[in-house]
Amino acid sequence: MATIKEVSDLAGVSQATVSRVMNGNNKVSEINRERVMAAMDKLGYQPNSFAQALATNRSYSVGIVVGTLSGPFYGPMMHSIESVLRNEGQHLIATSGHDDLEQERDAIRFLNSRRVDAILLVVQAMGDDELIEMCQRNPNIFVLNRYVPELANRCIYLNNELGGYLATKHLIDLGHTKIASITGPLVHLDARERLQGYRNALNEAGIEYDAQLVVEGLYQEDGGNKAAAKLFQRDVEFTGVVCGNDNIAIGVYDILSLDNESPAERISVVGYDDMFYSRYLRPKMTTIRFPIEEMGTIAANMVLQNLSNVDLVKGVQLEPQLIVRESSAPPVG
Amino acid sequence: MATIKEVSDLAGVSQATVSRVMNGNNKVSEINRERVMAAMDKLGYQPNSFAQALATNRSYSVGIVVGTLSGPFYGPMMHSIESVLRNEGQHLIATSGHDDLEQERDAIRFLNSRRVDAILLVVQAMGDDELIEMCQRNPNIFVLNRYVPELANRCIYLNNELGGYLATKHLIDLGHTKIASITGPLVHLDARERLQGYRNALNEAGIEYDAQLVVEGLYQEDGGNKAAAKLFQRDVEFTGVVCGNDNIAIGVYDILSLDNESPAERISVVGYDDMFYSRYLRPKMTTIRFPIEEMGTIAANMVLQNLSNVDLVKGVQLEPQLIVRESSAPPVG
DNA sequence: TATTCCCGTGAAAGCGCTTTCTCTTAATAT
DNA sequence: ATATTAAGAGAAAGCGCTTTCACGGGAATA
Repeated sequence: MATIKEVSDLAGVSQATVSRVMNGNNKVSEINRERVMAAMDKLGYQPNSFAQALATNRSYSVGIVVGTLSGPFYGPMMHSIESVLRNEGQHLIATSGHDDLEQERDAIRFLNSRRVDAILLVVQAMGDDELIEMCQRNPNIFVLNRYVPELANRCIYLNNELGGYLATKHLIDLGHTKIASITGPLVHLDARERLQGYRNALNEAGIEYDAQLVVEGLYQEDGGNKAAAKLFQRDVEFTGVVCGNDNIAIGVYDILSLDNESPAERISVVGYDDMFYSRYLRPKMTTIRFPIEEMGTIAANMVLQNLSNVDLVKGVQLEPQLIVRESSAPPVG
Repeated sequence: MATIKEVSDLAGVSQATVSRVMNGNNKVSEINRERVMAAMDKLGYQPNSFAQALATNRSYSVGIVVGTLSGPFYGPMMHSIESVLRNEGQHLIATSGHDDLEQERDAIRFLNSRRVDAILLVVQAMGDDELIEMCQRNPNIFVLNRYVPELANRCIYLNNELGGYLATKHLIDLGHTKIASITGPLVHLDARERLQGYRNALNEAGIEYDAQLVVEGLYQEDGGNKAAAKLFQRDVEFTGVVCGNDNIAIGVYDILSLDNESPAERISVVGYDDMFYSRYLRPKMTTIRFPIEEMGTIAANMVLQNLSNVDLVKGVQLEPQLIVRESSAPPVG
């Protein structure tokens, strides 16, 4: 790979001049600028970004730690982040923490040694305290999809309680009174918040909360299946289920299909997140829309803003939205 | 951020010694090693990887250009690649080309300026010639999910023809004789190959190829819907459809559902790729499994092998596999 | 014509590492 | 005891850029 020296030699100017044309510095004569451009072109010159970063102490890249690089949740998020960063000449370095504390730390360490200009954290395993300490040391860390009071202005998160409320309220409005809830793991704040929303809606409607109707499940894969099975094995009646996420709702779909039943017939189900595949399901799933792309966009813009020294960034709370499709209906009888 | 100098000062040794303990060089006395470690710890030292890269001319990172960071196809692939690289102390820098030639070039340029140790290309827009030229200049480029004869030993690809054959053969074995095919865009080699597989199976069974039964669609989103609609509007009979990918198959699901029909009742449908959500569909989709994760793993290992100078890497062709689920059944009547 | 100013330019230092080369000291062989 | 070797450590150069500073020469001002 050609270096700046080769370019400057070929163009018959100093390295400083080459550097100036690269960086759009206007204190270069037209004639020299052209010579340099020609030389660059001829050599297929690509500046070495390591050298640049070392000299400027800026890497023009931001790092992100997500749970996994695959999956319907993080993908769209990274996608929207990358889009806006790219537009501003920044780049995204993606690493995954696999929801494991050690791996999350490891990823952060890596990004630090990469001297990224900012870090976006979408982590589960790491505790609040560690997060707080980190953010205090480094003003360019942002926390996505999680709310830590002490870090209020570095958090971009969803109003999960509202979502839980909307889902439950929807069923209540349809006429349901016996409504079950399959939550995500309650160690996660968002799961607790969603559950709280469920309780709020119940409360508002004067329906008593019944612990028998609540079961805790996992967000992933067949975690939904198992939890749904557990609910159905309990000897309680219900005509609607609000789920901690779409996967869990799919678990309910599955259980129902075992009896050749379909959601919305005897039992209505409401998901949460509106993953892109929810609309491929039959019946199409009623769910709570999580504006993931928007979260990504906002995060990226926040990073950008923060970098340009406008140190006025503030945390953002996003609003979920009820999407009514076909898996919910008035109760029969 | 602390520098090596601060560490060496604090430890009372030279920078060279600090560097040595960092890199596991054994020519350091135990006592000094401990001093250095302690100093590093105390300062929370993280080596600046730019400086390291500049000095060693190695970045310990590999770049990948995919179509999009989101979506069910690239996600799992990147995931598996990252996993194996991570294990070897390498890291993944992910960029997306959005299936647009300029953006693909741009991404590659970026990765080059980042001096990644290797580049993984999963590109659609770029032509073979450009690819070939690139690979000739840079021995550390690999091409995924695409076969270019001139680049045979740098390609990791699927035997698409076999997949098309298997899908079609499956329907034939079930007793179908009137089998339609909705292909992906035929500008793509893989779509052509899959179609060829379809023809081979037909041919083998002595069924005549009928152009009326073949329609070209798009891989994305509702591309499947439109193509399916077109097929159904033609005045031809068929009892089975093999699709260019799962999305297209979903399009068929949709069309059928408009008439309150379900796949496998009157018309069997076979997908291609086995995206993770295919099993969330009802009826569960019969499809061709594309070993995406495996492709990622192999690619990553190939990169690693190539970097350790074992210049014996060879291209790999992966085999697809028929997954029979519920969307295919013997023809009625 | 003499003085000031500004613009374009190059020399050189510095960014934070690695690595070669040299030197010192201790261990081993004679 | 001396001669040889090996091990551990530091000085310094170099990686490819950016940026400060100083300089020279024409344009502008007096």
